[in-house]
Amino acid sequence: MTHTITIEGIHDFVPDHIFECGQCFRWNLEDDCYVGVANGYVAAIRWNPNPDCACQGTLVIETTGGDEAFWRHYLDLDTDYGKIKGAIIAKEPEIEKACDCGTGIRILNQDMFETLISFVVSQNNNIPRIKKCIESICEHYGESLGNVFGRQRFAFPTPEVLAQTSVCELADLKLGYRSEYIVASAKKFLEEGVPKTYDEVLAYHGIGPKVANCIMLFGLHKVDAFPIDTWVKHIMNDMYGFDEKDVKGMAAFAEEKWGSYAGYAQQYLFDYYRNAKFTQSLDK
DNA sequence: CGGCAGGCGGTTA
DNA sequence: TAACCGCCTGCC
Repeated sequence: MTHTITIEGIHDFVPDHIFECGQCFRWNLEDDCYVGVANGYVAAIRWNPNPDCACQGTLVIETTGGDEAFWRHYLDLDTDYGKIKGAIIAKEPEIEKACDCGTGIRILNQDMFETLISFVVSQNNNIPRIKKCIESICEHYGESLGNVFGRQRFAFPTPEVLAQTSVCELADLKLGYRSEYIVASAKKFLEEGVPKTYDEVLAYHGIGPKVANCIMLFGLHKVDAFPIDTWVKHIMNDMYGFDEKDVKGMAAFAEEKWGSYAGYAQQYLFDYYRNAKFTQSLDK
């Protein structure tokens, strides 16, 4: 049913940082490991950190499918994140504390269609509900992958299946006004194929600048994309003094400081601020 | 009850 | 082009 892939000598890897930094919605902590579905494979990811450094260690992937090459690519294991953090900090030293905080972040190589639909769902929404909505979509329209790790699992639906759904059906899944965006997006994707540029993604009904940048970064792995959401607005105000309405100024700043690495910088900043807020709420 | 949560489209000035 | 506004839903 499942096979195990062991990969030793990994650096700059912390499952919590990777799966809780807002880039994905189908990975959840189940007991001692993260379980999720990627490209129709169900996997449990175990992390055995080295005693001297929690972000270095051995990765044990128990999965229904995918070879080592697939998972190396999905988890972006062949990218040197130490080098990336060094480069980002060299350009803008203030970000170092964010890089230290989310030191194990990696930007996954996720399926484009799933990413596109997922971030349409994400608009004006919060993470727990986004996860519920996406799981509901998978349960209703995704291929059944059987009972794995003690639970029924489902793949993310294909463009073909989603394009045939109705707005009313999706509205029943509590997707609200996003329902019509989803049906229209699935149809457009099916007809036109994978969008390749920011402008092509932005042309989708229901996709604006923020969502388009998320899709570029997480769906097409365009690591120069710098999504600016409310959290990033807050932190750009806190750290660099930007007016929260000055989105253009923030984008220009990210481009100037981090250029082709702006997407990585965004992830460290975003994760840092959310963790900082979480800690604050615990203190109260 | 209003406000907000990883916004967007549409309308208005 | 900038500023509003309404919007499905759920949770404070």
